[in-house]
Amino acid sequence: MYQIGKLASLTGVQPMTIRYYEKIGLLDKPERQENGYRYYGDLDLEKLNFIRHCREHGFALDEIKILLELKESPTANCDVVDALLESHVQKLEEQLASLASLKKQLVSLRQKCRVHGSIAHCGIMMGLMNRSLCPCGERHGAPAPPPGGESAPPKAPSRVRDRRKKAPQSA
Amino acid sequence: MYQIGKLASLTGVQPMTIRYYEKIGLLDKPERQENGYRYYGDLDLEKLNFIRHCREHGFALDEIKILLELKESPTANCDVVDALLESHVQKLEEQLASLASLKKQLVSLRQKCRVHGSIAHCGIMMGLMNRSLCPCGERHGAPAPPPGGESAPPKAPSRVRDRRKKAPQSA
DNA sequence: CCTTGACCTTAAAGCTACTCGAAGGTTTAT
DNA sequence: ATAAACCTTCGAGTAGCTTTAAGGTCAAGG
Repeated sequence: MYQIGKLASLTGVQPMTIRYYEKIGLLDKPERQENGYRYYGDLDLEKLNFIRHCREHGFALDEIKILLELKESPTANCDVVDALLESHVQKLEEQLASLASLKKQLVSLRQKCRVHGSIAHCGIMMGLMNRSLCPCGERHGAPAPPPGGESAPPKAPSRVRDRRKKAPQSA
Repeated sequence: MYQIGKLASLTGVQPMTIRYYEKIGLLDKPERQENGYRYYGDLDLEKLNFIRHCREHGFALDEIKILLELKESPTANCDVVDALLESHVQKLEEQLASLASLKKQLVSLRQKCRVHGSIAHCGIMMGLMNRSLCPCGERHGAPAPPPGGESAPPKAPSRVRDRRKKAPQSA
């Protein structure tokens, strides 16, 4: 039987995140000690580990919810699981392709600034200003498209910053 | 001189997004017509295009803010720009590696379920339960992942609503 | 006994980069 | 006259946490 900090150190999931999972209904509400502290058992440990592994494999929380429900009904057919995985692999492939192309562009853009001088003459800035390297075809600044069909250019692969830094649990 | 909708169609950036950029101070507040409508000029067009190209190259909004400031002082040295790009390429490489490894794991996980039967015997579920395929080394129960560079699992794109756009990936 | 520090509690706000909705004003076309 | 297509504002929602604020509990040390 563990307190939240212990569970955290056993799974590598921060206490805050554990509470968050409880809040959104991914983890059951645990028993409480007299002082109000959460009190976990081995089943919780197992479940949290499952969740963690799923996250590590890139599943979204609502997908994990489904997986957890499936896990509770072991007689069900596992086609669903397989389908979930397949669609995941596909998404990953798309992401990989998109990132690879982005990287290619950036590297090529970087080549443009081999002489380090003023911004005014920096090839990189030039590249960012006009659409020479733009991945979206090349009809920028074209007159608005005919009324009916709206042309939506592909959006940028947005990058999210990764501002997590420490894992402060005690041993 | 354009209204917001015109600017939007010229740049491929939605009016809502333009207003958002204004709100966070990325774009200057434009003049207003008598009726209160925003009124843009060619400088705004150029700036918004710059922003758009930057986003397409994966820069975050606060980085773009920096780039825009640099753009205003053309005599500055462009080393900063180059450094920004370099760190970007590096991040991309990390993301690529992490995604590739993730994909490998998923594919391997999928192999485990060649016989489609009950969840109870599904190799995928097994794989998710114990850490056989876990990408994080195998010291679970050890004090959480290292602070520095770790691979945050990519979030699955929300499939709630789908408005043609590349799914933002995170790392 | 008192304090320090490590633990635990809660609710609420913040992060990114938008996106949507409500509730309304204006302009143009029929 | 009325509808369609623009425009306005503000606030809230998205994912998956993280941070903050404000405090309660508990064991050890002085």
